Amino acid sequence: MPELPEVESVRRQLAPLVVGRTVVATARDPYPARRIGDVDRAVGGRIVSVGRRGKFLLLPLEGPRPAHPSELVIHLGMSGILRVLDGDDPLGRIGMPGTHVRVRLVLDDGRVLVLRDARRFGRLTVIDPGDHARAAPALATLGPEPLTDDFSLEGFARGLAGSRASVKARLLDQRLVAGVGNIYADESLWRARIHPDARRVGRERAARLHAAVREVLAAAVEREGTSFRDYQLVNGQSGRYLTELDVYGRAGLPCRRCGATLRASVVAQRGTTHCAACQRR
DNA sequence: ATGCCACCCTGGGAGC
DNA sequence: TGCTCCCAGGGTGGCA
Repeated sequence: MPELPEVESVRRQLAPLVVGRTVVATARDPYPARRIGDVDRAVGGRIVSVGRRGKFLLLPLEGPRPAHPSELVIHLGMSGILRVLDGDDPLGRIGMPGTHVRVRLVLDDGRVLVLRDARRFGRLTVIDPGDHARAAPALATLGPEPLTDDFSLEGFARGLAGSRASVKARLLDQRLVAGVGNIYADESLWRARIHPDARRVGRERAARLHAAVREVLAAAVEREGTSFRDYQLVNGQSGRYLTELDVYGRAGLPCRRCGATLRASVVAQRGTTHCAACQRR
């Protein structure tokens, strides 16, 4: 499940492979327009850079026509994988089954940027630069980047105090902070010793959680993300944060801090693992 | 406006 | 072995 660390790791590998390249052709599966749209508009566009906001990849394009820039927006959903393959292997047989390939962008160096997405939760579209609401409503209302100075304790604490939803729901809501998904929400709450279903988070706990989110995400970026199921890097390798996880996927195992048995539950409609002994409401 | 929940989609694991 | 059932989850839209 690609969250900020996974998407950032993909971004870092993708950039040197595609920046400066021009899209010369596209191919796509039949797909609901709300998930994959306007792919052909990328043809003739030159990729200027590979950026990221939250879990979204943003690739500004110069062109396709002079003075008509555009922007390629990609969300990996649950199972999205990006690869850059040699042109003589357009179906992606090398290191990746040809099945579930949804979109191909043929580049001017003969290689092909491929989006594979078994569960079809991903998105890929081309828009006017900055017209983010058109790509995805969530992209237009995204909160601050947690690993930058934009993510202030003041704003975070105020946002938590002004809501009666569970703290986990607030972490997953991309408007308070961008890029946190189910894995890193659970990890951050464990580190901050806060119960996922806590509904009143005061200043002191907000400060702990603010720091925990940053520490967990930074450590996961360092390990190039968590490969729990589908996620893999552009080079086909796995992220190495899996063995660092303290709670996600460890229900029934002992808490690494206090030894109590970690509990599975459902919070904010998501599978949740926490330590009932050291995470307080 | 806010919070909650069904829905989308399919591979894979559990259970029989 | 082979079948069916159910779960995983980010974002969206509809509801109270």
